[in-house]
Amino acid sequence: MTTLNRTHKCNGRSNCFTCSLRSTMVCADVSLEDLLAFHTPIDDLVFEKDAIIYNMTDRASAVYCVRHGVIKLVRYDVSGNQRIVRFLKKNDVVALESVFSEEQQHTAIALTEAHLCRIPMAHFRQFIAEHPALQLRLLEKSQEALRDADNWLSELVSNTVPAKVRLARLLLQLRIGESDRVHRLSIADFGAILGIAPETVSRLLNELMDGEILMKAGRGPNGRNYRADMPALTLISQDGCRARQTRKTY
Amino acid sequence: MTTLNRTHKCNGRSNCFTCSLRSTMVCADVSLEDLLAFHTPIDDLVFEKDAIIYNMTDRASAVYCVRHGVIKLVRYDVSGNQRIVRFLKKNDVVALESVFSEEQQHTAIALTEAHLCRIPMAHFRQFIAEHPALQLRLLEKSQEALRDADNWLSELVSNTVPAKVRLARLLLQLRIGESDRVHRLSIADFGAILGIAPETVSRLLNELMDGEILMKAGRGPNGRNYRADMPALTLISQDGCRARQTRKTY
DNA sequence: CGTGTACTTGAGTGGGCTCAAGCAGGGTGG
DNA sequence: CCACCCTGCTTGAGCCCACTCAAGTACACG
Repeated sequence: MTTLNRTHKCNGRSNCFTCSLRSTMVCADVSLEDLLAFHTPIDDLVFEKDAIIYNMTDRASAVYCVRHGVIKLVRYDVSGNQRIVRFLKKNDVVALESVFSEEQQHTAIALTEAHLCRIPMAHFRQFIAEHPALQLRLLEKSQEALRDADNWLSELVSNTVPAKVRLARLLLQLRIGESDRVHRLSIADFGAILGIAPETVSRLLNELMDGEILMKAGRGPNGRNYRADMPALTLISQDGCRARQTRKTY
Repeated sequence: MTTLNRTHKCNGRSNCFTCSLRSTMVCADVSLEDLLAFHTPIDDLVFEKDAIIYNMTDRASAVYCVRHGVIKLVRYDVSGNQRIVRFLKKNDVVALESVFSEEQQHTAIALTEAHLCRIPMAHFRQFIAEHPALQLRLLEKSQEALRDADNWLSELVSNTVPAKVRLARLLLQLRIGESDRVHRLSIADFGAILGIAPETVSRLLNELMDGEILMKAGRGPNGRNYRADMPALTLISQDGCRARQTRKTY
């Protein structure tokens, strides 16, 4: 088998002093003096696309901050199917649950090349114990994740809503900024999010492309993407009507 | 005029001194002196079954602690279908997200008679600001909710898993303690959780009852319930027979 | 005893699944 | 440069689970 997805390298220690995210990041409330005094061995890791950051079966040993790229959190059900539970991007905290539990809830995999700061668990616990303001920030992050999860649940995976509508909603969520660009995941990933077979995803995407609502656009700054007709997508995403509207093209 | 689902009454001010939950509750880290000094107007509310605690469209104004009963958090999709997102029970905190956002994420409805302590938002904010230990506890609660949501997502709503298996999993989650009793929700609620039509739920439940895996048991201490053959249910819940042939086994 | 709500049951349909084969593109090595 | 694979995507055929619509039954409650 090919290189077992364990492809990551260590850029050495993170330089918190020059980190452009320090003011917006989790650690915003930690002073530089504290950081220095702490002498924390924070590693700066680079994971390439599809690399596994940690596995569900591993014992929790660290918390990660995303500095660049996109991460997916997945679970495998008894029959081995992958299910994507959430995305994490710049400024998000990965594996926060391991502060309270030894067991990891998910497997984390890089969707694009990703840069992470790794903070060993013991240090992280001491960190938050000594910096109350950090706790509130983490609580906010956690609530944010919870809101995402609820959205995901109620909008994306309801089988009561036709797959095409859900796909449109997902594409809207994958929009890059305010542009007409949308992240182009793999067919399998789309399926793992929506809980539908990859073949169905392929058919639906092609249907959208036939209607010129979606067009393949080359590789952008962050991976492959689509160019989309946002108004049209929005229209489809709101289609809650149960009346059949099979646009048969003769 | 009929009281439109707004059926709740106020038992007056909560008496935190005699509250049996004080040591395990959110406020465990708040001293009695603080509580007294704070002079917080914490109302003690009783909601009857099916009463709406707050609505998604309401502006967030308070946080609630569940002292007794079970609450469901629901969302309505564009076509008006109800979707149950999570349950909350004794010791859980309701509407915590409104600490950070004015908008409510869900509508909260009592599934059984429920007793809640209502803490006005402004007071709650001050509360957590003054009690750092409380923040950590809330963070833990939040992470717990997140774990529940992830479980829900990956085990209960995957349309890739047959409805019968998902129903069995749900029934196992509704188990009362370590007994052979299981909470008996309404057919519609089962459907709103699993994302399937109520007719299908009815058929599946009857199928289980024909196989004597499930039996209607009268009203228990907390509402209607079933008596279930737990080993048999467990067996069904692990049924991965729909696994795909081409799927590479991890 | 009627009326409403919750649940049951049947018939027919269709969306999305499975299985299977074909295609397209990007490496890699000769 | 082509031949080869390998992986990801496409496309078709047939099937089945769960849906919809619709009518019937059980039970609670005034």
